[in-house]
Amino acid sequence: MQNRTNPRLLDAERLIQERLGDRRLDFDSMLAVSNIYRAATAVRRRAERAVLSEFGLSWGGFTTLWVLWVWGEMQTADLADECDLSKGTLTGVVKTLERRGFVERRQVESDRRRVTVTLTDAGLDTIERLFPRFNLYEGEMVSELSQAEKQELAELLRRVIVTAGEQ
Amino acid sequence: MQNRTNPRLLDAERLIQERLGDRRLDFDSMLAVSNIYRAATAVRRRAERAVLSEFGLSWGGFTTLWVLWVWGEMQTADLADECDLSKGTLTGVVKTLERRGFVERRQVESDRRRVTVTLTDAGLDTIERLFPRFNLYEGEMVSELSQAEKQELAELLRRVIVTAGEQ
DNA sequence: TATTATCCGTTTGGTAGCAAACGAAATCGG
DNA sequence: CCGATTTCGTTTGCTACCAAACGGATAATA
Repeated sequence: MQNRTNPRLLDAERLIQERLGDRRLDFDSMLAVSNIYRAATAVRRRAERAVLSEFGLSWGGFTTLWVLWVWGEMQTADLADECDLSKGTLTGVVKTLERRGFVERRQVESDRRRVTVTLTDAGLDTIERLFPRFNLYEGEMVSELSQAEKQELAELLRRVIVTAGEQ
Repeated sequence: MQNRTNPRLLDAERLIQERLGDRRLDFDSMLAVSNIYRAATAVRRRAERAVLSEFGLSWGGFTTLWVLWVWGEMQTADLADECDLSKGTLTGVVKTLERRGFVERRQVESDRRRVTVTLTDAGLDTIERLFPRFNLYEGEMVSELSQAEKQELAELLRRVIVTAGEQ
């Protein structure tokens, strides 16, 4: 294990191992899982500060705009699914986006229980300007990884997502 | 959608590439970053449902107990730092843990601005029973990865954490 | 020593997030 | 048809989370 990349992080990990040393624990799994969570937090926090705050968007709000941009008008349930949010949470996020003028709700005529959400012109304009910036930021976040390593990382995480997603 | 159709994660990714096809975007970085976030959400959600709910703990509450277990009594600021939470958030988390009887606050005599937090007997008992269970769960989450792959995943993420953590 | 500045943890005000309860609308069975 | 069930999105009640403001305590400086 080379200390080259981040001496501090590894030292902390080593200290933890010392503290828990005698117990029969699965350290490889522990470090993999906890680093997933730490990386996600760091990445999200930095995105919100460095890019999204300028547009008045949270991570969830951005995700929602992005999904609507890619997929077009969607029903609430599908949107929640695609954004990986509960439907209750999505109601709140859409409400915020609506207040900011980024999206609109529309009742479906054939089934009045259903509601679709769609980008407004302002929302479209925002995501079209924002996403290239966001994508640059994504590149920065993984700039220490080679292209092959990025793909390897994505693939390893894909397997975790599948496992964790199973009931 | 990918909750129910896990095997199609790659299909969804491919569809997105088609939709965004013409733009000059960095897809490798995009997939790496978005999978970090998706994996973290999945892992956290499953932990809370499968393990933590039984002990009346959120992810943040668990992390805090765990840190106190490993490091012993700590001052609030250090605890927040180690748990990767803002100090304001930590105040709330500790308040909840206090209400549940897992931790205690103590004022530092030599500097009355400061407060330390420590596990109660009940808190110690809880984390001692909980952590082995949690570690088993961690193993399940990455059970599709070989030991070398777990280490590789942890190392790749470590580099992302460092990059994202820099100001 | 008396101000001023800095450093603590907490509070505040806002968004986000979930599960579960809810009411309205559609569908199913008879 | 009509009552019961299912299926929608929303609401409710709770915890979590952040940034910024706050007020008390300590440190620095004059």
